[in-house]
Amino acid sequence: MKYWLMKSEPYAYSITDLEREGVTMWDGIRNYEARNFMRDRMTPGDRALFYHSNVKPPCIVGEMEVCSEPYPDPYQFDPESKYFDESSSQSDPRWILVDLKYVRTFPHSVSRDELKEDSLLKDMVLFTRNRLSITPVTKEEYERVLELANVT
DNA sequence: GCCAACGTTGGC
DNA sequence: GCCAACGTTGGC
Repeated sequence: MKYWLMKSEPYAYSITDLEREGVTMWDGIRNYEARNFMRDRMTPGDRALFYHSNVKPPCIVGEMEVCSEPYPDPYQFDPESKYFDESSSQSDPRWILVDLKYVRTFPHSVSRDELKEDSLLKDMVLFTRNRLSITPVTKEEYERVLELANVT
């Protein structure tokens, strides 16, 4: 099992939305490195931290689980969508995503500052890779986040 | 709201 | 293939 951190702006899609819906397509990723993680590295059963970005304070709010094989993001083919990509084709789709399933909302959200101040978490890829919206997390980091989140 | 970081685009 | 211009992300 592998571990990930995935960012979303909560006014676009939040952990509350995911709790209500149960499962979501992680659509709209238009960065090749983030796409490659979903396409080449994620497998069903992987765990992911849900990170609320662009809010005060930015923080990890919960946990989800990869629950599909990779497949094409349908919005790349939809001319009405902001994620439409005219240079992508059905036969050779450019943008690939996975489904994520709700696991839980943390009793305590772990803020970016708390992560930064923790000796085990201060070197997370989150901090070394500016703006990358999907980043790998080590097992040790993941378990430490659960501790800070008061998950028993 | 500002702006630094940084990925992408396109002219040459 | 270089790199300036441009657009986006996302912390502050």
